[in-house]
Amino acid sequence: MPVKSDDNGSGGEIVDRRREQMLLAAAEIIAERGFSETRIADVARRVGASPALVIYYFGTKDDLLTEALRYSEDRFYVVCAEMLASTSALRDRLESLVRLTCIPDGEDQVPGAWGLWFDLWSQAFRHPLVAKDRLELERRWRSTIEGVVADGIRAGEIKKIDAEDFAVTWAVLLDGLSIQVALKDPIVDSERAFNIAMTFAEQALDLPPSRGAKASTRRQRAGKSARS
Amino acid sequence: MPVKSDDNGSGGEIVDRRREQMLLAAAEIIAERGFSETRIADVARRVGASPALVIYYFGTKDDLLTEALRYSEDRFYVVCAEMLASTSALRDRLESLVRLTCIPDGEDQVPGAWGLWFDLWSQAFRHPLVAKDRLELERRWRSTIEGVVADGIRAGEIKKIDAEDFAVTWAVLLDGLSIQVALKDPIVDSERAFNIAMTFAEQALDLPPSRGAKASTRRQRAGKSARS
DNA sequence: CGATGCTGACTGACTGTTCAGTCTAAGTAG
DNA sequence: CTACTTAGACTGAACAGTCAGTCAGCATCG
Repeated sequence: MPVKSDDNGSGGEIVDRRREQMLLAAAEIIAERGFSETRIADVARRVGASPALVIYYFGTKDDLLTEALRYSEDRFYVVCAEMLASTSALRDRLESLVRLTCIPDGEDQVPGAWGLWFDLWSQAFRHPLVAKDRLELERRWRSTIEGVVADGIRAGEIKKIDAEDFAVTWAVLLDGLSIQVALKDPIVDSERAFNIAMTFAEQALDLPPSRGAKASTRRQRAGKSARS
Repeated sequence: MPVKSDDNGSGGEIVDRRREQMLLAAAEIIAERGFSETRIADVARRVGASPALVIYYFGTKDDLLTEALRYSEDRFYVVCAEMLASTSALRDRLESLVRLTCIPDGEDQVPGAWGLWFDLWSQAFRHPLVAKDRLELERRWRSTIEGVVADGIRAGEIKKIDAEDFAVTWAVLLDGLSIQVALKDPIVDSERAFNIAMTFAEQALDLPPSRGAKASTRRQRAGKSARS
């Protein structure tokens, strides 16, 4: 057996690399074909190893897939944190978050990551352990939004509002939007999703409209909202 | 072979009943165990028949499951239409729609129907044929919301607004809320989901607050969601 | 040498699907 | 009314493919 997940400094060098390769490959394949259509043989082939090795590392197909889900959650969160670190302007940050969830494939993430969410939800619905992970992810996600808003308030960009309430509602809205975009709904494409999300944020936070927009047109056709 | 789906008056009586039994059973099991964990043997057992008979009727496991998905979509829509027919007051109707999506198991529907949504999305993401069905369902769903709002405008209950835009956004919001409720998120339980949905509707439609609430206590315990 | 990383060949269980044929009810002829 | 036919609903048993997981052993390296 390989070193479980001990990060003993010198030990599992190759092991850790292999593990990550496999997790990434598994995540990709889950996203493409779906959780239950993912075969260990596929994962093995993609990392150029034998199926036996995958079992050697993870012991069980289920462990592999579950960890792969966790892995991509973490990935998502890391990318998210990086994006937020690159600017401190409230509007830019909000736009980053929307882009992260509603625009096709930032290259940083696991490609086709949407399929992953569907499977994550599906698994979480039926398996308490996955549910716990998902909950933790959601918690972090909301905290992130809440933090961004709180920063905005602290910086005086917007007036004080209930950040928790906004975070919860907005997170839910983004989930819904991402579904439509992922499923290539012709009515709600990524551009419209972006506009819906930002329009909601503008109204809920009383955020001045984007620099591009004229000052007086706030409630205009607030939805279809040409933000451009 | 059984009569395909001819409804020739005298012919496939038993056939139709059997088919529906099987579709319902399949839908239930999909909701419980998940799409790909559904075995034809399970479906057969639940209707008290042999696995061979299920194949005899549907030809293929995939056909059965796909049709089962369609079947439950239709069911949902029918229940929805019935609910709306029972009242014409805008607020009541909106509340009905929210209840339909965000409150655990109306007995009319396929029980545990949440799991079904996840699998529907998952399948739609990867199989164009399912995607087409899902799109049609979404279209009807939005039209329904739009119709309700349009009725409200026509009846003078609210002022004129962009009904299509509201329908799209609200539908997305409801999707997001239903996910949280389905996954038993402790933060967004069905009560809070209900409040979020109705609060959004009130603001977007400029709908007077519910009769139950005293005029000044709008922020009461509306699910932590005082919107101001 | 011993530990570690790794594999090919195998197996055992599962499950969708086929098929040959049974049972029942209705029709039809004698 | 009886005997024979037919067709549709249905099934048990077998088949065939797929795959997760096992195992005995090979190679490499310190």
